[in-house]
Amino acid sequence: MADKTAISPTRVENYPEWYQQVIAAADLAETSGVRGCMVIKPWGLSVWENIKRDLDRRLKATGHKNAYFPLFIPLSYLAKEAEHVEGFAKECAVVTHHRLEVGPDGGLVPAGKLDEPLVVRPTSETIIGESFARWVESHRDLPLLINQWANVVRWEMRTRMFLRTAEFLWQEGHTAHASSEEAMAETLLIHKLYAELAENVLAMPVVSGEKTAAERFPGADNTFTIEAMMQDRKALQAGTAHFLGQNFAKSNNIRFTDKDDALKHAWTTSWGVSTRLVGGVIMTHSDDDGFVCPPRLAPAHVVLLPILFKAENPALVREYCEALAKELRDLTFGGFPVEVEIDYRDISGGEKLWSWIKKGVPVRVEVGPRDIAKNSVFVGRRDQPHKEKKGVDKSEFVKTLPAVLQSIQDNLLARAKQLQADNTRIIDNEKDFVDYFSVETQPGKPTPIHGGFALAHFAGDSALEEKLKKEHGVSVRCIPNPDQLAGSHEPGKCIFTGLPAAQRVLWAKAY
RNA sequence: CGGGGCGUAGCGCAGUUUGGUAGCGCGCACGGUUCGGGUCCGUGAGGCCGGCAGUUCAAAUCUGCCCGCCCCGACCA
Repeated sequence: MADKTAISPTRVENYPEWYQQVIAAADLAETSGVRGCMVIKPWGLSVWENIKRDLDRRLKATGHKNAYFPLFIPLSYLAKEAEHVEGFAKECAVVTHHRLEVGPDGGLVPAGKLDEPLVVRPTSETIIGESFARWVESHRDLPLLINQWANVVRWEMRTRMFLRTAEFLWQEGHTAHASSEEAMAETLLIHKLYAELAENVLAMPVVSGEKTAAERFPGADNTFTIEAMMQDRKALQAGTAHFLGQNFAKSNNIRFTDKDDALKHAWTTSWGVSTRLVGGVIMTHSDDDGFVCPPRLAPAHVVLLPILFKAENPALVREYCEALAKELRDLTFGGFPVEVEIDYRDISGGEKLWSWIKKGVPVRVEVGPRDIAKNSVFVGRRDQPHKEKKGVDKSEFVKTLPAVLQSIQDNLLARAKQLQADNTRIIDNEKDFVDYFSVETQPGKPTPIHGGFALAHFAGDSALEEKLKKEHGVSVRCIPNPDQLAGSHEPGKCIFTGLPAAQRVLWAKAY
């Protein structure tokens, strides 16, 4: 009983199934009756809202403005950018009718066929481009820095909760600039901002770099990505920023009169992160007792668990909890107020305690008559074993809470960084490469385990990348930035072709 | 779109081969018991068995058609 875990199977036993169970046990989300779509429950949505809150503040601080564009995109808009359409055509949901009528067999059938079908946005470059074309006339209108928080639909063949759903929530930034340099600077600014968000807020270490041509966004000249490692050693693409060159400006006719009176096409960018990040957070930090939520994203930082049963005076325990909650709510953490829950539910103490462990609340505080007598509280941290709890003087607890939350945040990041470091290898020949990525089972490690990150020289083309992906399920996640993964930047020879390569690239199996 | 699986109580499933009054576990409600730890006992509520049609005295069970979801692949934030 002592080492029974709250989640079954464990990561070691069956990682994918463990992931599903954590989501259910923490009450984050559930599958819906709608193909590929999930219901995000309050606890799960709150994690997304906290990501959103933080990112929105960062975007506004860097001069971006929020706007909202239509869910429906006329088919003709989408068709304007050839590569773009080709990339998304297969996963578009299309609205062809605008009315339902009772059919001959009594069921409802679509009627009122639309002259032009509407595509449910898989991304909004084209419809935002249409607005941009009208908004931009002069170099004085630039840069145009717009962001939208929205839902999008991609009719994926295979879906997974949070990581890939047919409908998902995201933010998509779209900007237009007067020069290539400015647009590239914007792309890199956002790329850096995403990396900071991942590390400082999600406590999820990432490798920043550029995508190869094969992995680029359809229609982009360059794509920059942040890649995180999950506990089964697979990579998760956690955010991308695209330098679109003049491709979309040309197809959407976004032109401006420059200082020299010449009519020029603008340079545009687009970038986004989605509810996939919530899946990344779950897979990065959670353990065999359930979700572990980084304090910066926690729907509640602290849960107070009143011990009411034995109390001679339950009202006293309540008053003590309410007063403590009030003190805590006056504190701030990560720039936002501390969130406190008090659980008065009339259920057994053990069940109550475990429900919050599974939900991943960073700090649990038990308050019973004994603690009140000593003017103290009994505190457990989610980043420590659940039995490792200790009594703390109440005022000391209040005073140090923000520091405790930060220390949990730091621990989670350090732990995840360690996992990434332990599972990143330099590889110098094809045989080692293939061996490294063969799926295996190792005692004490998640099942299945997918190798990890590999750094190897590469000078092949997109066709070779495609072949490696087919044969081994491995792809180039990115060409790491100069400041990433020290030791991967010296030139060498491609392990597949023998051709000279400027630096090593990052390989992994990906979600 | 190709291959496989599954639709029976809120959830997870048995029952279908051999047609004959719809079951189990968990959860839920109520009562008691327990409780600084996911307690135990009792009572109870809840289902025209995915849909339509057929065979039959009789269909969850047999036949046909349809619908939906899940898993594996190609595709992907």
